[in-house]
Amino acid sequence: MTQPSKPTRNAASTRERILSVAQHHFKVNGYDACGLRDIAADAGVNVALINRYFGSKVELFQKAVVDALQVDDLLSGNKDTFGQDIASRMTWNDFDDDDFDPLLAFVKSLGSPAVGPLLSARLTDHLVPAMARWIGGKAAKERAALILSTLLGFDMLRRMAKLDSLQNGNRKAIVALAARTLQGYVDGMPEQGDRSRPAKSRPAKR
Amino acid sequence: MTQPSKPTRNAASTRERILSVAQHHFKVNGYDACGLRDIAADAGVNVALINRYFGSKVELFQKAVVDALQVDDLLSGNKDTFGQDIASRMTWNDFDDDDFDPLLAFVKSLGSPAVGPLLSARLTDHLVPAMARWIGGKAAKERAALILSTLLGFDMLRRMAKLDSLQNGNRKAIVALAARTLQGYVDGMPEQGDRSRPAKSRPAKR
DNA sequence: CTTTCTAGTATACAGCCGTTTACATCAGTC
DNA sequence: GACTGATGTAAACGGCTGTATACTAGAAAG
Repeated sequence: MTQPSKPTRNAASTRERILSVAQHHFKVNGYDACGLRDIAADAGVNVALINRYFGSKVELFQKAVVDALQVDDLLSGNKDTFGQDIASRMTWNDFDDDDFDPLLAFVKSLGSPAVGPLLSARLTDHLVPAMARWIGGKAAKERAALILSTLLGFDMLRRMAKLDSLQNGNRKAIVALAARTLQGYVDGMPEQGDRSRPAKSRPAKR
Repeated sequence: MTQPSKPTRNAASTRERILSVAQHHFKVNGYDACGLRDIAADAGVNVALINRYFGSKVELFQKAVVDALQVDDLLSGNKDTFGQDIASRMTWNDFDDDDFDPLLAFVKSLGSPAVGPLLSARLTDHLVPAMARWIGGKAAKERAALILSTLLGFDMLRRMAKLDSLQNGNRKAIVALAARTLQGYVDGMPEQGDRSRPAKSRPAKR
């Protein structure tokens, strides 16, 4: 939380410290419910300094959260194992540490009228296009959006709502089901013939 | 928004009016970002009356949103067509009307430390169990949670973030993909023996 | 008409919010 | 060693927040 190192009068490192503390606060409380004074106190700094370095609370949020949102690390793997890979990763349960998670800050702050539009724009302009470009194929943007909605919806229930079934529940089952969903979005459209009852005769596959 | 009818000194109807206005405000702005004075003004009523009738802002939220959250209307159809039915319904684009949508209020307010726990509890105690009971089978709670996460994640990106790809995009494709996902969760686990882990059967490996 | 209960209002309280202005203090340079 | 610009602080501003108290007005009952 509060970095121990506070070098004497180093603007750059102070800026970094503020940014890091802000990321933590935004992730925990969301934009609306966290105050600049709390951030400043945790960063061991006066409130006025935040506005001096970042201009306003919204701009601080922009630098701390919005600009940090990216999907590159999701797209570094193999397309054929995407579902399994991501499903495994999103069920890791080491998430109560202090690591900054922009995705969680995203979900926590999207409801705020002040910064919701910024987050929407980031989604529209960067995240969805980047993922769509990576998966390619027909209706790529729609499929990319569905992938992101899956990840965000899962995080929302698992980490924000702390839903038991998604935390201490049957992890193996969750991974298998989510993997099938995600891989389905990557692979593309369901074929026409198998659409109504996928599980009875055979699983809906390509 | 503001009901035109304002009968003289009718406590019950005033209470109703406050509740309805509050639902609208919570849906639009989320819990943190809407003030009691705005609600009171829209309801044509003094602020103090809200606290008189509901006790506090949190209790107002409880009555207006939390208690209204239920999944019964999702569970009235046929289990074999659940995916298609719900996927069609969640892509209706008549959502900018004034109808109260507790799901949207849920997503907008889950981030708030003040009422987030209430919403989590509602999820854990009512929504997930109700849906789990309905779908039945192995890992029912996990599958129910995944269904809800799908719906909420979709709403979050489509209606809150107003993501283009999920609004004006290829609706047919979205419905088909989402239907497959949802039906997959209802029908149950991917089977172990075959291509349930989609990527393994493909030539590409790590 | 008067009493009585309730619906509704007016107003103040204490506290927090983001932001701004004015001032202090340190690091480095001539 | 004094100057100077950058770094940080103190304090206040105006406005908003949820909430509590004291009051008014209407309607029904005696």
